[in-house]
Amino acid sequence: MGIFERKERERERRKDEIVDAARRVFFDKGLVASTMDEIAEAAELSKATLYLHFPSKEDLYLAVAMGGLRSLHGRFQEIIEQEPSVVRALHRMKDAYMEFFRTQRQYVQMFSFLQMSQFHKQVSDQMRSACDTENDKHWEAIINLLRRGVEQKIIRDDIDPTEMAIVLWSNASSLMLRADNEHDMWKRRRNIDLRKTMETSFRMTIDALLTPAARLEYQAMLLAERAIVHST
Amino acid sequence: MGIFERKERERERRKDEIVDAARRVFFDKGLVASTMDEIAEAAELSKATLYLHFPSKEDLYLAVAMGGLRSLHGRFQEIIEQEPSVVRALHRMKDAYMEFFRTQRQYVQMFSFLQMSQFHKQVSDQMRSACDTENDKHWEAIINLLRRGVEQKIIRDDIDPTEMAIVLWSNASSLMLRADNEHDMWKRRRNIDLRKTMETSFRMTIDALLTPAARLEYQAMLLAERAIVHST
Amino acid sequence: MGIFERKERERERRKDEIVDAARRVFFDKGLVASTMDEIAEAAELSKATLYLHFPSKEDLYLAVAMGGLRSLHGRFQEIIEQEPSVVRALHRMKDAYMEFFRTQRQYVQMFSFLQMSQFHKQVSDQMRSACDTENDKHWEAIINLLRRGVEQKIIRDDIDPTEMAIVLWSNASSLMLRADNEHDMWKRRRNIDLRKTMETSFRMTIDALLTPAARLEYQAMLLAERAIVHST
Amino acid sequence: MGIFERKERERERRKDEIVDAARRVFFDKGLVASTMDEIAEAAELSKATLYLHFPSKEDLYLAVAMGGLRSLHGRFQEIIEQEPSVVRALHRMKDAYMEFFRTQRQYVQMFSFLQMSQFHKQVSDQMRSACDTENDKHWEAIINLLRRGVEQKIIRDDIDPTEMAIVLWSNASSLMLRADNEHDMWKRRRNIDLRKTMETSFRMTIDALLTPAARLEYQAMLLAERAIVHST
DNA sequence: CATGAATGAGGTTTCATTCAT
DNA sequence: TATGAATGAAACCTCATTCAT
Repeated sequence: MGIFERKERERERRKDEIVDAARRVFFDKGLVASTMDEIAEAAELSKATLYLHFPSKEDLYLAVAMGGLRSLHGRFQEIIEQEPSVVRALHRMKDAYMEFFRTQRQYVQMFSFLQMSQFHKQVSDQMRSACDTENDKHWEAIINLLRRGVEQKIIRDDIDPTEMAIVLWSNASSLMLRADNEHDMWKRRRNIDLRKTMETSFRMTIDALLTPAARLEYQAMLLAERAIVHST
Repeated sequence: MGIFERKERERERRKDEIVDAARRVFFDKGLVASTMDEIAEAAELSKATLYLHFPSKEDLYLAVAMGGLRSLHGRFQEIIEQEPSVVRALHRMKDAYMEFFRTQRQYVQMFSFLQMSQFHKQVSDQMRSACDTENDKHWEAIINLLRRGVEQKIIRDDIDPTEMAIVLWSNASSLMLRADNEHDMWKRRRNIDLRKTMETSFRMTIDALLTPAARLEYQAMLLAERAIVHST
Repeated sequence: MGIFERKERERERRKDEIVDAARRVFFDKGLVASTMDEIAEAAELSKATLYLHFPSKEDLYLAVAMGGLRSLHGRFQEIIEQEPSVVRALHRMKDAYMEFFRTQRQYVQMFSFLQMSQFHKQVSDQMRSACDTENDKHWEAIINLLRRGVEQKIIRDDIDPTEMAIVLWSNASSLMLRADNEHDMWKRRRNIDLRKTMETSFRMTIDALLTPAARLEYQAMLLAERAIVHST
Repeated sequence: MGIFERKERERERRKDEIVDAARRVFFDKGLVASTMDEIAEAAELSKATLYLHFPSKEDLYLAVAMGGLRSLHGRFQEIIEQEPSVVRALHRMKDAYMEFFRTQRQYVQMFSFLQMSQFHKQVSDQMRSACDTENDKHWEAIINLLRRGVEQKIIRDDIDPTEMAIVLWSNASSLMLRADNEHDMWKRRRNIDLRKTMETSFRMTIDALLTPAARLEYQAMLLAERAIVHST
């Protein structure tokens, strides 16, 4: 009775090993410059075996990216479930996102690939729908959080929460991507630290979503936080 | 003395023809799926001839993209120069951007490619610096506009205008890109019209940059505009 | 003592099942286009299991072919043993061969593969020697028949019976193969029925082997046969 | 005006170079064991270039084989055109064929591949029809020779010349192929020299095609020839 | 300058065969 | 013995880029 399950588990483990190896290579060289031969070598498997588990390089890339997505979304999920205050939840999500950027920055490039319809065309239906499902879950969670905020009079009620979620997430991601690509350039040319700009952007967006009352609470929270940091 | 100039002019015309052909192909299929063979055929030239004028496919792609950039930036420049009111200028820039999206939407994909460092590595130094110059001009113009706003107490003075410019432009572009890629999906699944969300996002960002006083002026302006539209 | 025999019998049965499945696939698609996957599926076994019984695809192909060889040779053996007249025996062997062509035509292609030294190199020693033994038996039978004919002054004595056997068999087989491959082409282009040409060729070769006296007898026999056919 | 012609000639020369290299490799290892990489190396070209000129390994194989065919057919054509005596022409064709076997024996294997319908399916339509045309010319020449013989009462008139041609050629080829594959085996096991058997077979077939009168002439010719050989 | 041909690289695919369980 | 997975090899295919004329 367990034999099928064991086989299944082993198959999954093998897929995970491949994804791990692929991540190392993709992180290092990006989608285009990475070759299936390199990935096979990194995974200590033959190229044919890669194709046994993933129908194309693009599918494998998406599988790696989804690993990152799941990890990030999981973190968000935790925060949303644990944090009763909507304002604090948004704030902690920002921190989580920035932490993610600090530690696993390379995923950010990948995420921006996922959005391109050009890329999506080259991916198997199965993978695409797995990706869609994952994204749906993510959007649902954020939208629900914002709805909760609206109910609690913390989030303004004149904008559709779904639209808010899109704006919130898009603004955050776009700064993230820019920070990944242009950090050095801005530092060099105009002495701008894009990490700090990311913070600024986050706060501006959150600020824009809050009701005037909640905005005050948020400012207070930020001041308190800064005080703690300073006293350390 | 005229011979060199004529040669030069002819050379430029030839380059333009190639860029035109490349635009048609890239618009249709994107960077990866387009081949130099197709572009050569569209330009009614041999593939090798393309390489006489552009050192790589990526350079050619960038040349096409810069055509779009210049056209968009030119429009912005006009508005900034002509419009004395900073608020109105921002508003009209939003309209210009949305108009650009309506009429030359395919450039949006291209612009997002330009940002990727992966892409930049494959481009000639010459092209890259031409692109940087163009971008610099653009950033300078926006930053100056915001500085003017700060001086006129229209734009808040607690955020560095450069950072503001980055946030403004990033937020706008990210919604633009999402609208290009996911418009149908959001319409289908959650009945969201991303064009409208683009407007929302723009307004939220501008709102967040304004001083409280200017914000009221902006709201009034929007109401007035809506009134005009309704009375038509 | 019976356990080993039973195991042995079961093993043989399994091999036969595989050969049966392989025959269906090889008949349908030929050696090159048939895959071990297809054969495994036809046999309702895993591909690896095929290799437990046959060391290579070529060996399996040869095993199938030898089934056909044995069946054809068996028929020849019967005729040689039963038919006292050498002329009649040759004639009936021709009929048997043509009957074989009518009913199991696909073997003809296979037989022609066996001859190629290219093919033989890829076959296990064991299989090759089994094949050689089978062939030897076949040649021996035909040579003996011809020797009997020489003794009876029916077959000319100025040519070595072994050489005669080779010529006889080669001529027959070559027409057979051509009929298999080019039947439609000859019918279409020059309105030639290769089946009839096969008969012609057979008769010419037999004619050439007979002594003048036997040749007359052979003609008479053919006329008689035709008369029987006509009166039916 | 000559530019197109020159390009065309160069293209043909390049194709010929590839065919030459392919011949060396195919002669050495046969169709299956030869790889496109080996051929590319032998031709001192890249594999991609091979595919620029020939759509598949099989097409290239056929191109090589057709080189042999053309050379052999050309020799036959010469003989048919130069030799007024049909009997002598057949005899000299036999000699030419045996000479071809002695000097370019490896083609014989290739020719036998061409006949297989299995093989033909893998070849481009263009190549197949080129091959058909070549073969047609060959058959036409032989059939015409036999018709001339019938008119001159040298070839029996009770068999359709087309059928005769098929039988003649099939018999010759089948012995040729056997001599190529099994020469050593027959020598070893039964002390048969298949070269001699080839001669025997040829003579038997020609004998069978001649009218009784011509057969006497043929025997005389053979005796005379042998006398000349002996006196040397 | 323009071009046809060549090429190196690598993705994709297919398979016979082998391995680990 | 039986099998699912792995694998090495090679055909196939596409392309950006370069070369020779």
